[in-house]
Amino acid sequence: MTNRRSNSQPETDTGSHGPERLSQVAENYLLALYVMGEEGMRATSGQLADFIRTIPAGEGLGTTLPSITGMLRRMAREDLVELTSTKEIKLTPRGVVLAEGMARRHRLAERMVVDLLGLELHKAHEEAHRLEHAISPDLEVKIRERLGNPTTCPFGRPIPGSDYVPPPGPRLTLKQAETGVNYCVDRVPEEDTELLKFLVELTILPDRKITIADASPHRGVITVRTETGEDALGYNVADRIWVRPWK
Amino acid sequence: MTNRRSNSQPETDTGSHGPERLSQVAENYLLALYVMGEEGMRATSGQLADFIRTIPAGEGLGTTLPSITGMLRRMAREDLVELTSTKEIKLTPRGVVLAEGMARRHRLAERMVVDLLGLELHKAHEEAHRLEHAISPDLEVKIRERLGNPTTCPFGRPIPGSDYVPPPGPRLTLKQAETGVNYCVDRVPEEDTELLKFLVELTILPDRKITIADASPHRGVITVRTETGEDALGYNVADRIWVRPWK
DNA sequence: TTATTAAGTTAGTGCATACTAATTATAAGG
DNA sequence: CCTTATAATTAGTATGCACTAACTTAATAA
Repeated sequence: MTNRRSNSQPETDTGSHGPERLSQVAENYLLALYVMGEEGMRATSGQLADFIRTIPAGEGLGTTLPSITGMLRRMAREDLVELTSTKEIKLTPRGVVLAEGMARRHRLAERMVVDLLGLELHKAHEEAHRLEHAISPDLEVKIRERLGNPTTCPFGRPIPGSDYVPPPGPRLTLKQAETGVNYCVDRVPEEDTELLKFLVELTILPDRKITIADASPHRGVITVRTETGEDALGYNVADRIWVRPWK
Repeated sequence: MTNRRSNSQPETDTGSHGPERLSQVAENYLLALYVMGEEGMRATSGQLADFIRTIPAGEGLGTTLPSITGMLRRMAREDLVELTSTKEIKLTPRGVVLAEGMARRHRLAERMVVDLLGLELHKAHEEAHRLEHAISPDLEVKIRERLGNPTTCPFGRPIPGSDYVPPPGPRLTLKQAETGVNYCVDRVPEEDTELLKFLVELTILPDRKITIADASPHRGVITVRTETGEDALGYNVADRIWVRPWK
């Protein structure tokens, strides 16, 4: 009776795969797989383990390979995922639908806690990871309305089902961006709390202007300028910040 | 992997009973026991079973006596409850603290979904029963601030830790109220969805004015008048609506 | 006071989810 | 092609929480 928040649910239903509610653990897996898909990552058990480890609300549990294997087996049984012959994990059509729902609620929750409740941005992701499991369809509608049908989460990711249209022009990471050109921040990573405090400080946030003042590949450092100031970023961090042409 | 949302959490901690997070099931029990205490009900396993059956978010699970017994045993082990010799279930000091937290989050959540998100009142209780488990201390503070430090939930119950002061004067149920006298609604039941739709219709809601137009004990019917109109209530219902003197 | 009934507990089971340890399969390098 | 390192699965175990069936205890009625 401690930190752990897992879930047991003796199978009682008929076997029809209706739009029933899943366990929180399964919901977490779905969202993880969905986001990994968005990022173009190959989803293997190991990758999934790494990814789930970044979910703070999960309290770091369920991250050993055997746990993953077992969970995926159950999810495959429930027609949520498919284990391809090449060890790759794919969402089934049913899995995609449910995963989209999770991403939708997660990102709406992020918007809600930030825009409506004034929570600090760096806490939004973790908070939303708890809330996403607790939002009913009815409430989801209310939240969406209250927020004015947002199309992205505060970190720049699209909200599935919204009328989000990908901005025109190429999308690249800060690492690939050219020096001296004005860019518009498209997305920032959402799970790294400390990094986020820094990004907020420098207003490296979706829809803000950013320019590379100087890039030193040999040193692995990029200096960026924003409305708020100028500071240095490592290449690994720069590679996780997406930008698009300004205007 | 259906409706069931129970919880398994292999005990891993040191045994110190810190302010850690409990399982959702334990949290539900704590809240149930707390509310039963508020209502002055004797909390036995059976009573608790009945009460838990009224929690919609629980999806009707965990309501058999053996489930209750088992859960209480685990909670006793965690120093949350104490099983007195007279079959009565009492919260331990630690249990009271955690239960107050649950009630606080539950009622803040009710206020939030109604006042901030515009959810229909009759859906608030169920919605809050999911959200209460997903609200962190940080978020709780934000919600409270955003709501302007409310002292009661939308059904009239006090929010623990707020600066609620019981209104002066006697508190009685509508059943005990006198005909022709103006009363102020103090509390209404929160879990009966259909009843709530009716109460909203007639504005039998906390802080609204209500008068007994006619009472017919023999027929078991009370006719009440509000700002919105006049209608009849059964004695069983009238007994669950608390009022206090008007002004 | 004893027989009956209601209330609560124990026994026994099942499933979800977690872990560690041991095994297998896969990929990389010689 | 075969060895080795890494990745993934299987085996085996533990805990939470749910249930039914059987038993015990307490309250009530005869």
